Amino acid sequence: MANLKALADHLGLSQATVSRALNGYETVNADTRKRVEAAARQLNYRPNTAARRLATGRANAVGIVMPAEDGRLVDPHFADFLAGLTRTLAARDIDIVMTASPRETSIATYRRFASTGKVDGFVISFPKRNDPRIEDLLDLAFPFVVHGQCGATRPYSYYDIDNEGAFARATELLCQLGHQRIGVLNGEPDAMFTVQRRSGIARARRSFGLPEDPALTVEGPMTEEAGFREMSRMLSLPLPPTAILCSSMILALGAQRAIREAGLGIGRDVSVISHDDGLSSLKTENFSVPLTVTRAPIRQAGTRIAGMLTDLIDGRGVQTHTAPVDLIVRGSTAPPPK
Amino acid sequence: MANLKALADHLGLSQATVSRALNGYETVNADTRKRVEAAARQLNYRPNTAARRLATGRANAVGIVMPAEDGRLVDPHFADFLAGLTRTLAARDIDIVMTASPRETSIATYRRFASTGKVDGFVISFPKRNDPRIEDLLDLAFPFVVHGQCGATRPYSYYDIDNEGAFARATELLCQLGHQRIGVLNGEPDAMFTVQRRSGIARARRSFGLPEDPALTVEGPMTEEAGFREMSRMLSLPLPPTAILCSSMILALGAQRAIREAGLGIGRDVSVISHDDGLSSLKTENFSVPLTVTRAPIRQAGTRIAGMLTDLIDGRGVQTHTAPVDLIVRGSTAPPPK
DNA sequence: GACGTTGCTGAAAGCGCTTTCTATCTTATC
DNA sequence: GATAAGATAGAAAGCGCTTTCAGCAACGTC
Repeated sequence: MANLKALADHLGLSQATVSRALNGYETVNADTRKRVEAAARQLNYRPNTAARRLATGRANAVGIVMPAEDGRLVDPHFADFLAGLTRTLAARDIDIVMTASPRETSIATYRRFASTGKVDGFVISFPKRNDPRIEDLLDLAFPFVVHGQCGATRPYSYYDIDNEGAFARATELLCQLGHQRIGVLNGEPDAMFTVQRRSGIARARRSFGLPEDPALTVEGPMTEEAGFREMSRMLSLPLPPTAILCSSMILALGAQRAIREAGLGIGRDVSVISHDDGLSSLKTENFSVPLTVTRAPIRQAGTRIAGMLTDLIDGRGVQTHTAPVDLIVRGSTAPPPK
Repeated sequence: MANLKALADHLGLSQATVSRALNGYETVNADTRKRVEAAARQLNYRPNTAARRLATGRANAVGIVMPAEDGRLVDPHFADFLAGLTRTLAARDIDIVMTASPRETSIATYRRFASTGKVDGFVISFPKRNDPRIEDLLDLAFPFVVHGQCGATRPYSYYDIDNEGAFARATELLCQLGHQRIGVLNGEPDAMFTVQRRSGIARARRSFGLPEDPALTVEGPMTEEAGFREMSRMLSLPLPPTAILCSSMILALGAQRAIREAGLGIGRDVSVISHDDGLSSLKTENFSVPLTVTRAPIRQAGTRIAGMLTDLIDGRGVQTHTAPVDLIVRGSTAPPPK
């Protein structure tokens, strides 16, 4: 394994010149650079990462801390997000280093990663409302970008989608079609996107003079099982919903099963609108009845956040971005049955 | 940000002693150690990772290189696998560093990661038959564990599940129930698990004297869409299958839709067996008709591979493990209709 | 011919740890 | 009381790179 010294000796040059040649400094003679590059290739030289980090103080890596709660569900969307993130960062030669930590101790984990120089910044996933991680990282003045929002008192970088607007429009659509009893299958109550969607729905309801209906609103885990259970329950109510809003395709899958098993038809008896993160393996347009959705590809979030974070690390200031969400109307929405 | 020197000065000790105290060497006085530990906590000292790596030559990190093909689908199972892996490694204070690379250049990426000292070992995912990565890493004599197998000429560490046996047993079950025309929805033809399952099915077929049926066997992408398309095609054949074997739950989801849209009933008209990786968000027991499955939780693979890899890095030799696969019989399998 | 310039390269000082080797002080041993 | 052994701590040499500062030609300029 050739190191810089070996390469320099081989070339009869100093380590300084070789280092400069390889790192694209202007002050090195063109011929010398050529020679150095050729020799580096020939000796298969690769600069040691730890040494370089130690000398430059930069890790060229960003961190992700996954919640390690054992009972917790692993979001299948995460793979798609990660794909977008990793590809974009890889193109800039930045690694992503991942670890897991229980939520209670995650702040300590972030601090350790920051203060040991393992990473130059973080991507914060699954933010909760008033997430303590954000305030802490702001105190540390360490770069990070949040995937979602969390309502901090100071400015911070985030990429979010217009959850509020999307679910307001979805609700409006249902209202315009004449629905009065609209069920909601939302995410965990303290997840920020749940809060945003809740408020979008409420806004639309108000503008149509539709009261809240607690019995038809559920906030909890986003599994197929939960979707099925809660939808079944709602359908057995004396006044069942004629439409349902789902916060994820997985919930919609469960709702679909409940509707079907109740002997009802999607779009005919019950309208369904789901949020769609644009997963590649399972598409909402391919449901038995193609789903009307609010759509925002989650992979784009990964791509964009990668850019925002490298900008931030390079000192280019806080950015925020709220991506628009498309409302795509398909066969699962129709006026309520008479 | 306190460093070792500052801490040593503060204590009036040498860096050497402080370092030893903090790293659990026996040759340091018990009182001294206490003092050092207290001061370290007080000054919030954390050893710099890069410096430590440079000094010890160990990265305390393992690498994962994701295939970066843009058209490629991101496997939702990957999130579950990663969860198991990351948690186990985090408990041992080992980071996982991830990057993405196109398949053609992935070998170069592995080499770069290995020779720059970024990681101490690799987890190889999605192995193909005779995967060139394995031979290359063996040549480099760099530690790695494969998730799956790939048929190299030299011994290497892997964790696999008994794909061959599982699909043999699944096929046998169908044969015993009296099925003669068994369709197969398998994965990409060059993925190793596809090969293994193919051969398990063939073995069971032979033992029941059942000929191969190319028109009823499909190998390709594991998406809901593909499952639907191919199952629909098979059902429109003059002699449609009375049973279908699916290599993933996502394919089964598509097959289910096709069967339903053909006006047929799962378990009644068409038996379905799927492989089940035990994803937490969508469970095969919760299909409208609970699915008979070959089951092997993919998260366990992550957990176990983490252990195998750290063992390997610590010089504890090559291990191989083939996990058994349960065959869980539920309502989706029955004798063929008369 | 003295004097800035410009272009290129080398010496050497870190970056923050670990670890070997050495030094000192105690204590046990005869 | 001399000596060996044991316990503890420090000095210093690296680990492999980057980067500052200095140096040396060669060159044009007055």
